[in-house]
Amino acid sequence: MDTSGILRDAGLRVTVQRIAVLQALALSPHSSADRIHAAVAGADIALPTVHAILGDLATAGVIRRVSLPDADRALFEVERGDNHHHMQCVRCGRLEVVSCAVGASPCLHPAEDHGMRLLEASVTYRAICRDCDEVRPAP
Amino acid sequence: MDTSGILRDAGLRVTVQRIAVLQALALSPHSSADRIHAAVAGADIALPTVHAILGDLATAGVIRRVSLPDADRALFEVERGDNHHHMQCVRCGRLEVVSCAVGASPCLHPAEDHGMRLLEASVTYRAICRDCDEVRPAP
DNA sequence: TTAGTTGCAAAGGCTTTGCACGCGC
DNA sequence: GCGCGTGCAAAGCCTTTGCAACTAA
Repeated sequence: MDTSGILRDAGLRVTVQRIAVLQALALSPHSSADRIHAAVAGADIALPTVHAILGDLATAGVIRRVSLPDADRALFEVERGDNHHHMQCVRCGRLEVVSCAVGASPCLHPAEDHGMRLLEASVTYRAICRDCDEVRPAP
Repeated sequence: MDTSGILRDAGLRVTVQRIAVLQALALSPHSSADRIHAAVAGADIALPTVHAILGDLATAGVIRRVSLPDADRALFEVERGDNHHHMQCVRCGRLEVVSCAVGASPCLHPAEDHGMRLLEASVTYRAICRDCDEVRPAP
């Protein structure tokens, strides 16, 4: 599916700005708003507009807002519907994509539901990458 | 263990401000910095100091910074070492604690490790609470 | 045509910084 | 007494808001 089609199917108007943002995000996932803004600088889009677009796309379910510990700003990625998760180095912040956990995953089926209807479970792995571990091994 | 002992064991100096913050956090978990600031208002602590204290406590591992989707500010909770998770209503933001079915951390094992050493897996359940679902059922 | 989008500037809100004072050890 | 911790004010930074101009449908 091309970028325009994605927007149209989501009920959003097709604009050059939205296309640019979506393509920039597809090119480099887990980007922040200002990084996307820099990536589409050629398209002459204002930073507040990037935020507006990201909000619209997230609401429409086209992209997904990723919230990570130790992240001061929101990151975004194109929604791929594969229910993947994230592994991040607590030292350097390096971020990797992890497929859904294999085997028995009791944690993904909570013992209590607190009267709430479960929609989705997202997992964040905190880890230390090899480079950072060589510099100073973690406990 | 009393509050002073926790601080001492963490290698932190015992001050009335840190005790106040820690007790406020124990009393009402998942508080934001300004909420804690309000709770300890009687102790005459400045908001920047609350941030400094929370940062120190988090670095020392006494408390834990909880990052949630749709949360514009950081929440904190006392580290209990029970590797619990969180379930949040995507509508009203109501937050519940979910026990981890597995005792050991990490409770989940990713399919790939990307050359990183795993420290911890945290799960966030996105859900809809009964009240919000009655107002407008989610898909 | 017209309703949704964008641009721009400004404001908003949480968090961090810098330095002087104060207090735990 | 020494050095860490705190208070205060100011700055920083990301994000949101408001309104006029524009453009996709």
